[in-house]
Amino acid sequence: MSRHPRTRRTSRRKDEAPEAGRREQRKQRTRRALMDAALDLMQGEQSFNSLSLREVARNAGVVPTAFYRHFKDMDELGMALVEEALKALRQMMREARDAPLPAGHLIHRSVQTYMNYVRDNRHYFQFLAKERFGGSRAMRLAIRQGTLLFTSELATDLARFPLLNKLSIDELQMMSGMIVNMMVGITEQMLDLPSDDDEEEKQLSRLAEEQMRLIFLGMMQWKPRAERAKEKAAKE
Amino acid sequence: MSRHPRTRRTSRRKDEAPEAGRREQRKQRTRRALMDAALDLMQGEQSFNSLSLREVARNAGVVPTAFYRHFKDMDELGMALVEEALKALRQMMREARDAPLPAGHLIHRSVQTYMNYVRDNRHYFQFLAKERFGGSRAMRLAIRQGTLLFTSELATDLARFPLLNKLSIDELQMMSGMIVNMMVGITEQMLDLPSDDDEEEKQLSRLAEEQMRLIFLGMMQWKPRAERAKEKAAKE
DNA sequence: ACATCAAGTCAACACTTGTACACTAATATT
DNA sequence: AATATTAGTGTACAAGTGTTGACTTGATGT
Repeated sequence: MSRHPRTRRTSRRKDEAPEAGRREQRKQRTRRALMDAALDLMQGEQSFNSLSLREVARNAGVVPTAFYRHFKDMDELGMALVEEALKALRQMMREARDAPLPAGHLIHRSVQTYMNYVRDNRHYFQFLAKERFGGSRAMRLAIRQGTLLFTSELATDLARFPLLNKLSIDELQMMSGMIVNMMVGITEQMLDLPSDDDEEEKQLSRLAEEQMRLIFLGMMQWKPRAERAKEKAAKE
Repeated sequence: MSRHPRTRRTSRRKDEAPEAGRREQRKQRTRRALMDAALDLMQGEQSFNSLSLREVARNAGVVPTAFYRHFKDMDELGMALVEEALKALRQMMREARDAPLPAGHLIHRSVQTYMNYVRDNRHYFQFLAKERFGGSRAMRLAIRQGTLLFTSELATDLARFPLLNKLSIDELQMMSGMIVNMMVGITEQMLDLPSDDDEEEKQLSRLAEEQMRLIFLGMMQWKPRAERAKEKAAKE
């Protein structure tokens, strides 16, 4: 094995990932093109499994058979999209968590940043909304798992609130489940709005805030089953 | 115009609708077959707009061109299915309303009857869940409008509760919106269960009841914006 | 410099698709 | 009894589908 002193393009000292190599670069580019094409086509009336391989390839400016160099299936493309969309979501959450929490108007701010994020990533959310129930079983499961993880993280965040520290883990989990569910509903309504209707959108965020507030009110009044049973017994 | 004394099959005195005429009868039967075929095919992985006209016809035991005697389009079939599914939903609500409300365990009972209904009409709910976001714009709008109507009716029902009679119409509307949204979430989870998993299902209904209870708690603590503003002012 | 590799092209295949048109036969109408 | 209507059949066609295999051609490894 003769090591050539000349630095080779592809030689990566340890884990120097970003250096891509022209070939790999190109490959990633058309891979992106394929995924974007699929997302684009889904902005209209189509659902993922009504897309055809050829249609996607055509829309990506590539011949149908080239598709196979990247995915063995449309299903595989689908799963890749799910993962990417979920990854984006996770990242949003991470950023939101790292940002210094402003004290006042907490609900307002949270809702606002979330909705901004949705607006900026319309493709992904449109895709997720459609495939949450339309897609293959594998897709649905992946999406459900993703939102479940999201929910758990939200629960641990909520646990830090002094007002809620009396609640058990299960209860917190249940409640963040409600919040997530409610936000999913809001998101879906938002996606059906024309993408520039500011007035409607504001109204929607007001709705989200009120519903969030109502959930919090409920949480603070919450009494676990055991306690309620005791009260009932005392009454008699 | 010679009136034959012989009672003709098709003569209907005034509005005797149920007497159908053999031809019309047969027609309605294959119409049903087509709609059922579509619903059946959607029990699996397929979404509505991934169904082909031929596939539906084949599954209904009829030649493709016969389809056109009933619907001009797959879209038309789709809309017929939406309307039917929504009609079924409305009927459930009507029955629930007419039944004498049992005093105790109200939440428990309501959730139970709803979930039974979902189990018995799995086809429809599966269809609605998938098309709520996957379908054409027309479908989505129809479904949304249906659930909106549902929500309004629920709101007027809630208005009759003595505990909630302080709330304005808007507030009631908002809250029944939450309830409906939450139940949609529960329904979707239920549909992803294997259709005979009693244990999981019980757990799900428990979840639904708790979430419902939490919403009610929130509702009872609710103070409209105006009032909150006043309190805040008083504080200073 | 040269041999290897692999992303993308091209042509061809066996099928499925939506729809048009002419038809059959049972039912309704007169 | 004669006629008109119409749900469903059969055939046909152009267009689109997924997948195959052999190919070009530029980047890569030596």
